[in-house]
Amino acid sequence: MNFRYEYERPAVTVDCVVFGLDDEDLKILLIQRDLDPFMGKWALPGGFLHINESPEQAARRELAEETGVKIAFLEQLYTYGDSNRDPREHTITIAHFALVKMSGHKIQAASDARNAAWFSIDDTPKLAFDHAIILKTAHERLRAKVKYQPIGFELLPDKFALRHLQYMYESILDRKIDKRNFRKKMLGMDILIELDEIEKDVSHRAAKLYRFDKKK
Amino acid sequence: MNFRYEYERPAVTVDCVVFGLDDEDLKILLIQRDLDPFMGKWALPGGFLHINESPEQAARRELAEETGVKIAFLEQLYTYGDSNRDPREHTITIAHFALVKMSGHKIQAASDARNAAWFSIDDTPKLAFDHAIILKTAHERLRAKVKYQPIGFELLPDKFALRHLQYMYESILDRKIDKRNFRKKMLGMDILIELDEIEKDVSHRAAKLYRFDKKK
DNA sequence: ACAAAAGTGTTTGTTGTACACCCATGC
DNA sequence: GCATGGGTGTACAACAAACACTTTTGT
Repeated sequence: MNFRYEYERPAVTVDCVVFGLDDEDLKILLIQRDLDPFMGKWALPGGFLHINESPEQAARRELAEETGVKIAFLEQLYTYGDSNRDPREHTITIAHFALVKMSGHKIQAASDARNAAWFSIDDTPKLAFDHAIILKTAHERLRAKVKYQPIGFELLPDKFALRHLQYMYESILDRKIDKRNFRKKMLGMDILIELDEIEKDVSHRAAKLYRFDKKK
Repeated sequence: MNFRYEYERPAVTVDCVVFGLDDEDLKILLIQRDLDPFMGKWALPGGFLHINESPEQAARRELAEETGVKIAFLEQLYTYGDSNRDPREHTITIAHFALVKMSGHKIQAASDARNAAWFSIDDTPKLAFDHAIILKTAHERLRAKVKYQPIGFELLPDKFALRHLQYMYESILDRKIDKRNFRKKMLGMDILIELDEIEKDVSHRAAKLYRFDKKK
């Protein structure tokens, strides 16, 4: 390490893989680029890291600017830095992983994104840069993480029935789960608070509603 | 994202947390800085990312330059980028996690390190920058990873007795492990190949030697 | 009365943990 | 012959997985 460092530097960006749950469908938030390179192509929301800004700050700022979503959970995913991943010049990107509550939220394209939209996780358009690889890594991380950490709640509304919780797990893990075993396990974890409320406007027996206990 | 990006950029470095096993002691490789800032202080080996070099390439290059060790395992750990982590200017570092086989290897200080040495994991000097935090994260990662991936073998010599394997796990997890359960589990995993060889120069009954089956 | 989902236990297999003694070897 | 570690099996607890019927409610 030299005390002075005047050599050429790579550019530094942040990108975000944003997951949301639409009913029973796992979705991913993409923006359509309004600038070169890859103008018109769909890509992960993100942008350049400003000087004196932490990677997480940059990720939150870019999400606010480009999509306007409210982040429920955000963590760093992985840093990609191959010299040929950006056609302009050497650019490293610090990829992040975010969860949002989709229910009721409107998204809005802004900044240098032409458009922002939710896509089904297994029906995404071809993505700019190496974003398809980043998306794949994020999806694997979500599947792995949901098994040992209760982060899935960040995708659901504050009040939910056990059925919604199960659908969430099923769409993330992409397999059927046994109802009785699932309920037994969830209720035994002591992280759900039963509310004095039941579902409304359903054409069958209404289920009890629960909320997540944040003190765990 | 702008097509042209002429704003000020943060500096980008890589750092490595290098673990080795010395007999039954988990050790960490540090270098003593020969340049400001933190001249004379101990730090993780690392340095600036060169243009058109991937983070992993940079990590390998820096380790070769500063310490001369042969890497058995290397992966990215986490990227640290708070604006105040380097007193000179905003510097982000892509931290890596490495395992080496210590047996027989000589380390040599070179490049801009005054000195390189192994330290017991829980007896390290005060470190430069935010390297103490990085070290802690790496230690946690090692403990977590060793439970579900057979990476610990990268710390051992090619041929080893089951006792060495157990000592390795005990020093990483920092707790005693039951011998019978340990052997049962390890031998049942089908990743060990029993050799036609036994320990030499031990003052007790010699144990069978094994090697790790790389095809798993 | 029918459709739709809520809610509820038992059995079985697998995995992890606790625990103690005899054996082989070098000194 | 004694010290040192090598090598071995069983019993119990915890957890995961398979599996079907009755109840409630809305239409």
